[in-house]
Amino acid sequence: MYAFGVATTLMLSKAPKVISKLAEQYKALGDETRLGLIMAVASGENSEACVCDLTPSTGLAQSTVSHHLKLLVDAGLLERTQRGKWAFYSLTKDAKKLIK
Amino acid sequence: MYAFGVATTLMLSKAPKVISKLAEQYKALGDETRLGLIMAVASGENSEACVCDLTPSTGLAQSTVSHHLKLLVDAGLLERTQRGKWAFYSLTKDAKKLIK
DNA sequence: TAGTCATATCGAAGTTCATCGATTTAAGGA
DNA sequence: TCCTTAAATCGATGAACTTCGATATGACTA
Repeated sequence: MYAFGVATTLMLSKAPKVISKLAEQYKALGDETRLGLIMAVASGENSEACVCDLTPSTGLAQSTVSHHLKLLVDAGLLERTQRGKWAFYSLTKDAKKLIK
Repeated sequence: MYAFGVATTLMLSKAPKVISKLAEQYKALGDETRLGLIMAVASGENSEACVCDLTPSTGLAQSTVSHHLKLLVDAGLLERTQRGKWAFYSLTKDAKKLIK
């Protein structure tokens, strides 16, 4: 049952570029702060959240949270939208696939 | 469709210990060398492989490969079995779940 | 029991990463 | 236009990570 899924994913993943991108995405998720951010975004209204909401729960500086969010966007796991003064972040398809 | 899966996973993942373990596993996968090793193991006979088979394809020193394999074992993604002189590594349930 | 082969461990070197405070940019409101 | 608020960028610092060569361990073999 797993065998098929694993084998398929792995075969599709052989291409160096794909491996490289996948590793980047796993690396982005491989940090408690960023995993927490992703989860917070996923559990927010409409599966999105703004930095002002996300920062307090982390206990980290605003600049640090902003840095992590950029990393997640660069990895293709979050999308950024500006609405008024606020920046809203939401999950991409890749993020939904990976977190499953 | 995704919503349910994501929400469920996220809710179950709230516990700090679970987040911490998950992040460790993603971090372990978030390195091209280790992701390559996991894939090599998964695509080997019986979904297992020994260090002697894994080392050449990486182009890295044997000690480095051994180090990465230990990291993957510590993260709960690989299992190690000694058979004669050789150490065989195979995927754990967690690894199959994550790589899907 | 020596010797050899496979793997693990150790210590060091260079690189990347997480974090911060200070500053800058951008959007709205008075 | 000036001020405020939200978020991003910058530069620095200390910690963590990857990698290596050298050495140690552990299992079979002559």
